[in-house]
Amino acid sequence: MNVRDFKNKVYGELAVITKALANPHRLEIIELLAQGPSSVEYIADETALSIANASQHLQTLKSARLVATEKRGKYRYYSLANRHVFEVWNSMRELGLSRNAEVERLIRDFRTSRKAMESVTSGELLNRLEKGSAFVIDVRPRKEYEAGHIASAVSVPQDELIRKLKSLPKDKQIVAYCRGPLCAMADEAVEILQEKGYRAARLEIGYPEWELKGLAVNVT
Amino acid sequence: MNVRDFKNKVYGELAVITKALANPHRLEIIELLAQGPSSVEYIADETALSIANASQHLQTLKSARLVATEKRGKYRYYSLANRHVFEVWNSMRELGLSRNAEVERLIRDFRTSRKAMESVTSGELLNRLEKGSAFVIDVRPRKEYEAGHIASAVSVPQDELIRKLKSLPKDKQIVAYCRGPLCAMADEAVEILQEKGYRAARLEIGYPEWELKGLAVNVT
DNA sequence: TATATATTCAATAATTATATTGATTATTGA
DNA sequence: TCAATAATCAATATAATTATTGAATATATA
Repeated sequence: MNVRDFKNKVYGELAVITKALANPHRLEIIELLAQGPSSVEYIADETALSIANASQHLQTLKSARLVATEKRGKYRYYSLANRHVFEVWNSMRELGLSRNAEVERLIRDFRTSRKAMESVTSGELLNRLEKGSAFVIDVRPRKEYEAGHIASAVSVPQDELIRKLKSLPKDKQIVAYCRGPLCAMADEAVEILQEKGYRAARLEIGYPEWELKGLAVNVT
Repeated sequence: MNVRDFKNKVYGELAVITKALANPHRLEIIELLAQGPSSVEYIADETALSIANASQHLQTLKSARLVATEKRGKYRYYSLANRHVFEVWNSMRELGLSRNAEVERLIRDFRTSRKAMESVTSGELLNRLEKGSAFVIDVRPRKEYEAGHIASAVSVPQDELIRKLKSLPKDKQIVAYCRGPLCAMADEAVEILQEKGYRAARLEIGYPEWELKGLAVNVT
């Protein structure tokens, strides 16, 4: 084999991966799967895709070996093939934020319209947890919390927040986190909490980024 | 704006980037540009594309803001927009090697057919340079060496290797490097050197990875 | 100013990707 | 066994991507 054929084959194989990533729905699916294994139905619901279309996208990801599947009963659970997949998504998102003012603007507008300004870094959160001055809540859907969450975090899904307000301490800062830097669930929770007189802030990152840093988690 | 519209816009913007990456030629161009700024003609030559086609791919990359251009005289020089672009390529390549046995096999076959087995890590090279037991050669085309190279490396482009043999020490290990882990130029140089009785090995990584690690370089 | 060179542009045909629809398969539980 | 559910498959129309060709636009140099 000559050098050109070799290069064509190598870059061709790598492009199989980038082609699998080259779709907004599939990016959203990857971020969702970073929260933990999910059924097709759950993925379709969360991403607002039809079942058939979600299935088709999942198979595109599968044939590029970016996701793995496991069948349990009637359900087929999809998950990220390995840590590298999330790392690519992570650096991709960083690149997007660095090069695309539009994305930054979208996020800023969406967030500031919700008044939730303060965001806490993972280092700051660890300090405050040590001092006992912070209380961490996970505002993702319960299924995602159950698949894995920050150690010491309590599950308070968005739609249960109002009902669970009384269980939250007023003498500590409530730190809410969700799926990642692009996810708005934590911002929405912080907005509600602040309105109700709680001290609240969002965690800058989400569960998968926390886990990637090797920080303390509970998984099932 | 509701949450779904927000998500559609954010993932849509990020997919602009992944779509720009979703082509084997554009991946090859990115790896080439990681060596330093290049003219369209140089890129077309190195990637075996027609000028018009290379130009078209470069504009795809440009409209996704992955590359920047600068015009000097008759030539337009393209370069990577920032460090994040190379980082994405880097983690993409890692993912490819982890998930795609085909890529690994291709590289292994291509290399072992050239008998060049030993590869040296950057840490090992630094040690040997300190002890004075290694001599580093950069086997990329001279233009790429001139744009930036490992500190203390000497330029010995592939096609000049035979002619320059006499200038290489026999009492040190010759460590050859090129564009990166996928690049075969260093393997070919090592093969020739070993045949001629030199102790030689390739550096595991290439110039851009060395530079990303923050190790010593000379740039113009 | 004329000419050669570097690059881009515009048009096109061939290929590939996507969402939708309805049918099919596999599994559970009544 | 039969109905309900979860997921995939197959077919299709629409849209997007790609390589090629030849023309057009700059820029440098004679």
